[in-house]
Amino acid sequence: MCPRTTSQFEHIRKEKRQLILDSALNVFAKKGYHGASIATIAKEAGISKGLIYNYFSSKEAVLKETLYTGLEYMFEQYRFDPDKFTTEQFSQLIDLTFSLLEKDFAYWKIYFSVLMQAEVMELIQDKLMEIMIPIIEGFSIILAKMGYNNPMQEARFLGATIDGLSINYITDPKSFPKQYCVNRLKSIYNLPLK
Amino acid sequence: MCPRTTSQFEHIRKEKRQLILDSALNVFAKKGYHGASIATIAKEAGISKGLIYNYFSSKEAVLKETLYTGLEYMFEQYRFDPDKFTTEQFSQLIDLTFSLLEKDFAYWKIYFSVLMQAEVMELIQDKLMEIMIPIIEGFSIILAKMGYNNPMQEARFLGATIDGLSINYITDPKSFPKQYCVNRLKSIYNLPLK
Amino acid sequence: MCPRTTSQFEHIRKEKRQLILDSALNVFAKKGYHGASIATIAKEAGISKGLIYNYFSSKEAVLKETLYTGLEYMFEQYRFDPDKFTTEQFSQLIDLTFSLLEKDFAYWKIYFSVLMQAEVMELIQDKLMEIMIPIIEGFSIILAKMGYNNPMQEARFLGATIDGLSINYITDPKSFPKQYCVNRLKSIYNLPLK
Amino acid sequence: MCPRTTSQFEHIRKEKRQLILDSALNVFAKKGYHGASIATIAKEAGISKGLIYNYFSSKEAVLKETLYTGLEYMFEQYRFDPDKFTTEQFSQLIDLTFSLLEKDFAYWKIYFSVLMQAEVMELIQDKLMEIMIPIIEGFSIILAKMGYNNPMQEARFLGATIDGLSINYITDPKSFPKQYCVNRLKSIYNLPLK
DNA sequence: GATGAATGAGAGTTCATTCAT
DNA sequence: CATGAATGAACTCTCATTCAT
Repeated sequence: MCPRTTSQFEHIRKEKRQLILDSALNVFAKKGYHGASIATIAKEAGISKGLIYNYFSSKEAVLKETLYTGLEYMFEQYRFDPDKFTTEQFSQLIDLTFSLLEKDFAYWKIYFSVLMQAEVMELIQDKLMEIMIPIIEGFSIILAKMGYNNPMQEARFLGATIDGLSINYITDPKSFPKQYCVNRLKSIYNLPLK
Repeated sequence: MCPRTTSQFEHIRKEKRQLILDSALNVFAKKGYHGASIATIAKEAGISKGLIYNYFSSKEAVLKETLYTGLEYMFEQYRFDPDKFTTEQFSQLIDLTFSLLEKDFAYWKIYFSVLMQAEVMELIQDKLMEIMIPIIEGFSIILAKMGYNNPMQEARFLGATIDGLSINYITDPKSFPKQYCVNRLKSIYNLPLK
Repeated sequence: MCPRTTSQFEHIRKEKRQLILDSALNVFAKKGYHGASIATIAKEAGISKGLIYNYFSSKEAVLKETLYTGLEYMFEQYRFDPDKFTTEQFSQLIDLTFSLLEKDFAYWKIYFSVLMQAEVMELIQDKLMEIMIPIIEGFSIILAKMGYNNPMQEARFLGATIDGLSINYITDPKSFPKQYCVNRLKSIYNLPLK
Repeated sequence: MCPRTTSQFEHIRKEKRQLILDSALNVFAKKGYHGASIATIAKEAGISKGLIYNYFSSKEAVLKETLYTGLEYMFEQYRFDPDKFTTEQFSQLIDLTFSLLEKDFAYWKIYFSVLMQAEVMELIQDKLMEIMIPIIEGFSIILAKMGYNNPMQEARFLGATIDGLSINYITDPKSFPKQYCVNRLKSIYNLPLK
């Protein structure tokens, strides 16, 4: 019963590919990149080690793809039009950030873990820039409208602050005062609370 | 011939021990804990793998010692008396943070890298808490005096923000607008600029 | 092509596992536990070092399994009912001992080698006791019936004597007067010669 | 104060050499040959690792010498004249064996441990034969006088039995019924009990 | 497409041995 | 004679990757 019709192939490939990425994300988040073994990822996915190499060229490629997928998803979520700006929208973007953190906890855990390792960082540097720059620029447009004299620098300050809050939340989700910090951040920018 | 005197041996041990710690710091910063191998650290130090085990009991011990040394140094620097508080002092603490980041760049790189890896984090959790808690509490006393209603939560917000700025600076020291961010942070707390 | 069937894999695993145990036994017998390296065992088996860890969790596990297999086999052979005792049976047990020594020479070599190394001994202590105690006790029942006043002590004397003869045979199988010693031992207990 | 007069050298060398051998014996007995490290032996002797190589060419040489020394001592003790034979003497030889076991417990522990390892055995094979053969032959002369038809084979039986009792005593000195076994052995040869 | 047995490079670690002092 | 820092080979073990089926 091994052979299949060609028509089924593509569907199977796509599903299995995603299954591997999902499993990889879970294992990476739990054990970190070096701690996660291909064997463990395969077991998590319920498939054989060999099959992973049918879909990805290496463990590194699995990580890269995992991170890419997440980045693209984030990019989708953050799509906003800075020209039709309202402070309401700004406020929602901050809320969005923290709801994404909560929703895709595993992803952000491995994302931040990997962020700090120079050699792994290089793997995704380009993609990351491609995605972050428009977001930062979008914020800078908004901040310009809000009257900041150095909107690009202010955007980086804002980004860095969000990073800091995110990392602290990810590292210690139970005791980190998320709601307080969200409101505090909004108050700094005179944004309406939800 | 006669054997070396005890003091000669002590001198050698002290110097070599520091050489190993310095080399380890560099390699850890470049590759992360798991990515750094004892072989690489040895090569960086220009010694044999085996010699490292003459000075440290394991790779883990090398990391611990590396981080401990830095944490203790930081602790020394941050020693402040929250009861004799002035906004001037608060301002200086923020400056101190960024000047330490600049001065011990490699150290902070591995520090933040390690901070994100749960399983590595466990190794230094206790020491870290021992050092961080008094600092956070010190800040919370200051923030209470400044009139914040939730000083402990505000202290965590402040800490997280400093983390975020630090990580962004460490990741991209060339283009990160450090001075702008320092001033911005001070302005949030109505501190005097330098 | 299609993957191997489960039964094919099972067959491979069973055969290779035995191959490793056999090779390990030979190398252990020649070099002792500490002197035998996984590399040597792998070379003896004509496989890679790594593969051994596909079948056994550690070198210790290989030794344990090697010895366990032998002990269980011995236990099977020595199964006797001391209540239905005849001197004929006693005589046969002595013969059995020496025919086992001859048949599984390599096994007994490592067995006695390991017996003497306290720290290795601990690995199999429990299993060994589980098997030896009933045998010693069986003998003591027989010896009681034969009229010995201290049957348990006599059983230990008998056991020790058998050990001594066995070790001398194993150490120097060519010139040790096995047949003479078997008969001599039987004569001590007034057993019928074969 | 480093240089010494030449006259002192020889005395120091002899004493230190013996100190190393004694320490080595203790460590070997406790940990076995492979488990004992030069570092541990040096520490036990209160000297430096390097110094051991001033007296012995290798770890193997230390073991060899340790065993040699013991064998020679044993040889001294067992010196007897088979031509002036009495059963009283025979009986005393058996007693001697067990009192030596007790007196030099550490030595016999490493001796028997090493006895079973083919490759280590080769180191002392020659010396051992040189010493054992006269003893075995001495016994065979005695046994011939006692009327045994195959005195040489009987001597080997006796030797093997003594080995077995010895090993059992060494392995488990607390619960082994030494006295019973000594008497039992004597009874087999119709020797006077002490 | 799918399996897992098999490989081999490299990891951390130990330790007999050397050698400058 | 004596030291212990230093080496390097060998150890056990792991794991990304390959490949016959």
